[in-house]
Amino acid sequence: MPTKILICDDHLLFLNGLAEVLHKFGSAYAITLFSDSKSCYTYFASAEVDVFICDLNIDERDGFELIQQFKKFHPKAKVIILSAYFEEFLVQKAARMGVHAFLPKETPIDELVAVIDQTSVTLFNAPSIKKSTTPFVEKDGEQLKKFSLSAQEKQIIRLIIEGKTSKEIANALFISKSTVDTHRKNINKKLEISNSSSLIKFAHENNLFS
Amino acid sequence: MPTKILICDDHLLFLNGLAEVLHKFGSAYAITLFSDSKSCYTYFASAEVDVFICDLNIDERDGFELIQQFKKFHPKAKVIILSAYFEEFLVQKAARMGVHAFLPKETPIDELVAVIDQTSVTLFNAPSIKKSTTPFVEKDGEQLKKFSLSAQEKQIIRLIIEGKTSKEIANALFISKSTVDTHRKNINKKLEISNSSSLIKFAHENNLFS
DNA sequence: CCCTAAATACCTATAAATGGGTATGTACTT
DNA sequence: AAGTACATACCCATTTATAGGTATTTAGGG
Repeated sequence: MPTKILICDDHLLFLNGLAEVLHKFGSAYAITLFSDSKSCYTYFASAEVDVFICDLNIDERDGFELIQQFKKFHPKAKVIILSAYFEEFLVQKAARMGVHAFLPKETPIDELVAVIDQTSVTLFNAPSIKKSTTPFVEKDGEQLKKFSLSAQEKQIIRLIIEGKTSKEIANALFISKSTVDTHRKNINKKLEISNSSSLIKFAHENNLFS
Repeated sequence: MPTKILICDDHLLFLNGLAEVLHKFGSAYAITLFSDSKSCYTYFASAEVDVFICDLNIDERDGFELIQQFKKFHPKAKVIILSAYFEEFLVQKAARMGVHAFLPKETPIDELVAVIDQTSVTLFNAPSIKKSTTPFVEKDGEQLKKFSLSAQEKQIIRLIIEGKTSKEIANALFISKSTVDTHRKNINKKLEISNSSSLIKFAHENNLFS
């Protein structure tokens, strides 16, 4: 029977192109495509999937959430992240989630096909994968805890990035400026930084928002 | 004779996928692919090209430069930018350069094929293109002049983006903190902003550094 | 030689951000 | 019931940034 592949990516050209390529290269694939996370979610809640290929930025939502949902329905399926960004933190997060491979979008096709076809787990050791500078085995929890930002904290970071002052953020969120100050204080502590420029730098480097 | 299409994008999967899709959808295309700007440059300096499809971020270099070089050899060819980013300033710059279309990577295939096949110029009016809020026709020069930052000012912006404080910048550049303050003041005046977050936002949107 | 752009540097004052506390209520978990 | 995470909000003090001036020097163009 054919390998059932589910692909989700909001770049339509990429999505269709990838499907075409896989049809040509792969032996026997049954490929299903989605360009938005909602319909993708509906699908994998009901259908069988062997391999789930997924971007990390689907219609401005977090790809990790989608993967988490996916794994509830298909715990044994192979999950491959195809991301344009290759940040250390993202890779580590993927590893923690039990994702099978984290491939950059520059990956050659035959390599992707190899990862799909392999039955053994190929965790992040594909030939052309970029090597990370920091050791991969993290002091679990520590790394995670440090960067675990709450929803409200993320919201405030978003508004800071947009150029808003604390006063403006307070008005926008209907909370006191004191509260915004507290959140900013906590954010800076968590990320070990001391000014908003560094915060924005961090957000970009770790791809907090697209 | 077939339409000679040259595509340059450093995302291999996207590149190959796009080629496959075009082969399927398009009537008669002769497609050449490059994943790095250097070999791409060598190619279009010697071969015929009807349509040049190009990303804006090829191996960390500026896609506009590549396009500028391309147009020297093929002034009559059609240039289509396929970018993941859709910033107003990028679109305006593309328009100034005489690019025929600026399409987001979410563009449906048939739409892209239509843009390729059309003989008339289809400048930025593809059906699903995002509308910009600011009027497209700029007061030429004014826009440019307003943003004309001196070398030192740009240098200081770079350091701000890196998260450095004025004191740190002063030490790094061997000038007084007062001078840094003056530069920051002038920068904010020129860009009509009032905090460094907005400055960073501006730098990113206008691709000051990349 | 005059004019301008650019870099340098200061004064003054206000606004904003940062960092140290403490505190309360709510919601969720164990 | 106790513990934890989170959002809320204030106190305090210090640092940093912003914005208005003015001023000098250097380099280059007309």
